[in-house]
Amino acid sequence: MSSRVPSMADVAREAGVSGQTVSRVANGRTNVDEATRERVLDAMRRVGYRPNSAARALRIGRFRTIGVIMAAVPTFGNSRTLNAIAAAAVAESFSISLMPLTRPSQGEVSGAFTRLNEQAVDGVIILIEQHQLDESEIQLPTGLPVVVIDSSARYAHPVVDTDQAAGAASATRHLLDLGHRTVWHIAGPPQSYAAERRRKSWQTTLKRAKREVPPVLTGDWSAQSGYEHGLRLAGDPAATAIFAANDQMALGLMHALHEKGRSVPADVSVVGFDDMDEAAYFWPPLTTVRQSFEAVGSAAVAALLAEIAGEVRAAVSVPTELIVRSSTAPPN
Amino acid sequence: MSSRVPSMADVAREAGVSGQTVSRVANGRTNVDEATRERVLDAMRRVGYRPNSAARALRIGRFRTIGVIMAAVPTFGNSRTLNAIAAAAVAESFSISLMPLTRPSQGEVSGAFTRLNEQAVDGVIILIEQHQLDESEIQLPTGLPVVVIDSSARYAHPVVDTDQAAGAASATRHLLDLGHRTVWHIAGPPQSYAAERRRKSWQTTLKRAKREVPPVLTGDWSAQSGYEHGLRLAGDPAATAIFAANDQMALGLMHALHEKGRSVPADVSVVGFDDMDEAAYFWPPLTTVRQSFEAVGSAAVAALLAEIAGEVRAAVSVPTELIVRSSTAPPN
DNA sequence: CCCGGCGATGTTTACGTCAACATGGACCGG
DNA sequence: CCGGTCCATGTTGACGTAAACATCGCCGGG
Repeated sequence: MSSRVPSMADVAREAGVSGQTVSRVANGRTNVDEATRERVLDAMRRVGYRPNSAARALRIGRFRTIGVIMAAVPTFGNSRTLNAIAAAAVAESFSISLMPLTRPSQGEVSGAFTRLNEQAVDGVIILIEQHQLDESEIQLPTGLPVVVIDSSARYAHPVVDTDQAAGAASATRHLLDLGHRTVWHIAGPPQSYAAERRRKSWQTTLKRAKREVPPVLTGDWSAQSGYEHGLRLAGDPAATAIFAANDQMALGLMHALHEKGRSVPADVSVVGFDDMDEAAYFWPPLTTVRQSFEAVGSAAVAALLAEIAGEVRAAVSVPTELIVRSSTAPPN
Repeated sequence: MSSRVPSMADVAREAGVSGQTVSRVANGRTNVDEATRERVLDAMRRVGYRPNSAARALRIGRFRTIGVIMAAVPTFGNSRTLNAIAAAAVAESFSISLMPLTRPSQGEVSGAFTRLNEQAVDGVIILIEQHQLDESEIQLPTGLPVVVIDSSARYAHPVVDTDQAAGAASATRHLLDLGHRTVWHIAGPPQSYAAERRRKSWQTTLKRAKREVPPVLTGDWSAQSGYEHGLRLAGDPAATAIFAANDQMALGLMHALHEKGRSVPADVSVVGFDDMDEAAYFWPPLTTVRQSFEAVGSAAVAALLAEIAGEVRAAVSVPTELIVRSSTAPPN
């Protein structure tokens, strides 16, 4: 038993044809006689042939692979987006190469860099909160197609993202429509462009409605940070409506309110953002802004493939939907 | 400006050396004169050289890439495990190629198959609940190193997993030690080997303690399923201690208990499994079994790399830790 | 009956890299 | 001062594939 993996030449010998004919069969070309094709396919099965993707990539000059640069800590949303990207890529028979960002501060070549410094992907989707990156730190090879999700717009690349502004506005307006005088906001971390846009949209919505804008409370997406702000807000009877920039912070917030004896939604209304699977089972079920990570992921892949093909695409903005459950009510 | 990407030959011409010397520099060989090395590195920078990983893979016969076969729906645990795998792989300068399983029932070549049918990875980590797979459906190429996480042990591959049995036993014993007469169990789906092992261990622990074993309630990991079983359990005053096979089901369960006016932990004690980030912020904070997805991921990579290198490794079992919070108390 | 054209198949070559072998000069011990 | 050794560097070829071009036989129109 030879230790070498079988190549086209082995199949060709087995089937009694030339290597080129094997190649044609492997690539589904039409100009092959049906009987010959069968013979070749049969030979492939017999010798256990699997095409060598490295040789193919070398010959063609394309890798049929897209890289995804991700932060090392998987947030709920990023996981789902990654999955959508993977599904969309597979549908186009592209592979996904994961490029986790290791220590961002580690000036050394590390993480995503290692792979970006070699030809191995046809394009890259950046799925990190851009502000996390020192501009000098991520040096993308020129000419490499790139699509950015959740962008700071610092880079001149196509951007695909949820319509953060519309989502935050719908949450804020929902609370105002219920009769609350104003809406407090627990924002995401300042490095996040998504957090920034939600915060600005909340602010704008309040100003348009001529309401007072309470001071911004800044969290870090974690339930922990929502909890901490909640402990303070519980002491302020004026805070009757709170919009948390994601569901996890809303969870921590509600936890603090319960602890302090403030009832949700009787005393305080809470709205989240994301609509994670668990949100409907929080206590009480959370009113939140649903965003479609699936749509973002597949739009990003579509935009990247278009860019690889040399086309130009406009930025994509994916709509949100307000899901009203039981954590919001008119003030008493 | 030529549209071709620069190759070693271009660098060699620029630096006035042979291609082989460029190769030596690129691979960090020591037997190159320091002055020459500098000259080559400089030339690389000038022409914007990036090694072609396809050509290298073709020449070497290895891809420095490991494939991860994952279910399309990202569960909380899988996401974290994937991330740990990616981090560990990058540390060994291996790439991760994601192979999402599309429709499992789709007899057609699809999803992971497409890529498994070509040489593109040096090994594979299977990160799906094995029972989901019809055995005939996943046909791994012979000779391809494989490591299985959460295995049904149907396949003869090294297995890396959390010590499910010990974790479930510690949860069950904790509840018995508090003074509960017996412990109810909301199990994961029957296709999951992890769920099966937790259920069996719960059963064994009860039998050893000579307690009555209540009928098993079977969920599907979702908060929804925990909620549904919770609605029924709330009506049974004998059910004072419940062990849910994951945190999400525990969340749904507690939600149902609240709705039915049963207090946690005064009336009913609840234990989960996983210790997801949010668990400490549930209401009440959830007592649960923490498992280290990070340890599982890095152990899987280590085992796979060993297998690729031709070594043999024993199965790895990663320990768990019981985290006691406020959802458990002695019966009243 | 011949020739043009077309479809099936074969032959040659190049993609970028690196192992193996070759070369040639410097240095060292006897 | 000579043979041997070692180190830096160069030359050749092969990895598996598919594009480009070549060949061959058949069919139909004039």
